[in-house]
Amino acid sequence: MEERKNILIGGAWPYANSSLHLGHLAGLISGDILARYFRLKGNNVLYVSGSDCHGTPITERAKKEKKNPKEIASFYDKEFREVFRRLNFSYDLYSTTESEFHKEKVQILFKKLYDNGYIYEKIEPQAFCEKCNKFLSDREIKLKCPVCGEETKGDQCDNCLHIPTGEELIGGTCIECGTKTIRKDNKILYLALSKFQKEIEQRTKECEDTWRINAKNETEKYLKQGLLDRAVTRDLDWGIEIPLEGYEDKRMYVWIDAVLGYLTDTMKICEERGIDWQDFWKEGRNNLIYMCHGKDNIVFHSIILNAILLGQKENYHLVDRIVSTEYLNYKDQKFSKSKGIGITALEALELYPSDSLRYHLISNGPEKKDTNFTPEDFVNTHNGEILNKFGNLINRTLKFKGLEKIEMSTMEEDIKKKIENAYIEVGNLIERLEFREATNRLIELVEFANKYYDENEPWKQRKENIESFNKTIFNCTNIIANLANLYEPIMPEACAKIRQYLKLGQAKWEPVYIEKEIILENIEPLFERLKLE
RNA sequence: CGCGGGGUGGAGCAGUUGGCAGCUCGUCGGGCUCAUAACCCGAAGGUCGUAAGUUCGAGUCUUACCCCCGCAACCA
Repeated sequence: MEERKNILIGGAWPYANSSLHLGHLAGLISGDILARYFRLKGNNVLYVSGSDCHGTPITERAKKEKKNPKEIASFYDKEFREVFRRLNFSYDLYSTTESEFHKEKVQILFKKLYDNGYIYEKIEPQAFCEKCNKFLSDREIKLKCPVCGEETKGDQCDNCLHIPTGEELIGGTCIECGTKTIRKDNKILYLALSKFQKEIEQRTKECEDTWRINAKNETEKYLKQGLLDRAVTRDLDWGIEIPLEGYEDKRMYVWIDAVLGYLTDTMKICEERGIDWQDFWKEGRNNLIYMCHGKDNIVFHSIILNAILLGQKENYHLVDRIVSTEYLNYKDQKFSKSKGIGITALEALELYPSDSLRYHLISNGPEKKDTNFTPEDFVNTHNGEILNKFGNLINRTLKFKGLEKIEMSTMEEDIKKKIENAYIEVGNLIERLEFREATNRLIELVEFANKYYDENEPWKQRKENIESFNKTIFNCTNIIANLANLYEPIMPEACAKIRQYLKLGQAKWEPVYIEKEIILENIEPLFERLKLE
């Protein structure tokens, strides 16, 4: 048995200003697969996430709906929890960035960065609206694009994609009240990312085989340009307060706060469990850190999080594995609420079983390139692979006409070998983050079992030679028992039911064999056939 | 020359270090009756976007070109 490792798995923190859709889930499901797998292997796993509640988009939405930001955030936080509960995500802790614990710890970490000289103050002229009495962020400024002349918002020109410079922004008008902005000096804190260039370069190199290829490429792109210091204060009243004098009217940049949630969650759960959080986050603790998210989140984890950890100067362990997915599209288009493209996670859970959704999001997951979700494909996966192959193997064995118990018999040696190999091969695939291939490998074992069944023709054996019948059923039952382990990370509900039918104990990532006869009772089909609307 | 991802049998995809072109679904034919008309066997179907090059050998490497899709937003 290998040594137990301390494995921290961070699922991206969903942003609490709109509903989760299947695209989000495609990026997050990997985390749950890994968490469940590593627990089955007997490691110390912490799987953490939470709702990201701060930032401008939430305040904008609140204003539009005449609510306060906290109401918006907590509404979606509740919804997210419902989605994750129904999808059986096995978080050890799912919290929010609004928790006092989180805010307090983030302030300490932020202060440390400041004390270590990685956060510095800069006075810069910025657009200010006298009527609203506030500094405006880029997206709150309206201006005529200096390149193409179109009227546009200040973060990027809608027409020509030009990103206005700081100078160009001054003189635009306030998007809120239309007042012409004036130039006024503002005090801004910057995170000195440039000081981490070397260390991040080195880390990226070390991880070239363990970060997904898109994470490596995207990070290298930024490194090649040279890391730029980044403003970490915002002129808002919603967010985490800056733990420094003279910044009472400002709040922390949302990404600094959100990305530290992994760490504050760990501290929290370890405090509750009476264990040392540093086992998961410091060097030399036999630990691994996984981060799971979509491709647009890459640099926040590969660069900003690592930089903040380095900047603590406290022997932090950096991110080991970046499990960054491409995008899941809906019938070739991006999921979009306003255009009515795609379905939300909750809608999907109304239509489809949780296990099947998990399975399909994995087997059709955007691991290396964008993939599509279509109801047709989904139903095809559910009825074909999951029901016809896997479900039917269980039914034809455990619901064999007139069969009341599984008798003890002997295992075929080559079937034992196949089972043992499956643990090794599927395990390797999961550890290499090749989840799609892992599902293929598993279906092969199911197909093998169906073939074995057909070749032995137990319906004939039962009449002609009861011992060979018992052997066939015994072997198939053992394959099923092992499938209940092997599929556990992907389809936990179905696997729990199988283990209950076969009176097996806890799932483990190692071969299990039936040790005494099993009385078959209350066997129900695991999956129901779906019809396309 | 903005950046990135792609073009492989009807559909969706896999092809890791160059070595007989694979998988799932669909189609056609057959078998079976334990099983949710599920399962199993067999067949048809591809000049791997185009052209040139390297090589004993290229889907895979090089070069040029053609085509498709993302890269502002409420959306990972």
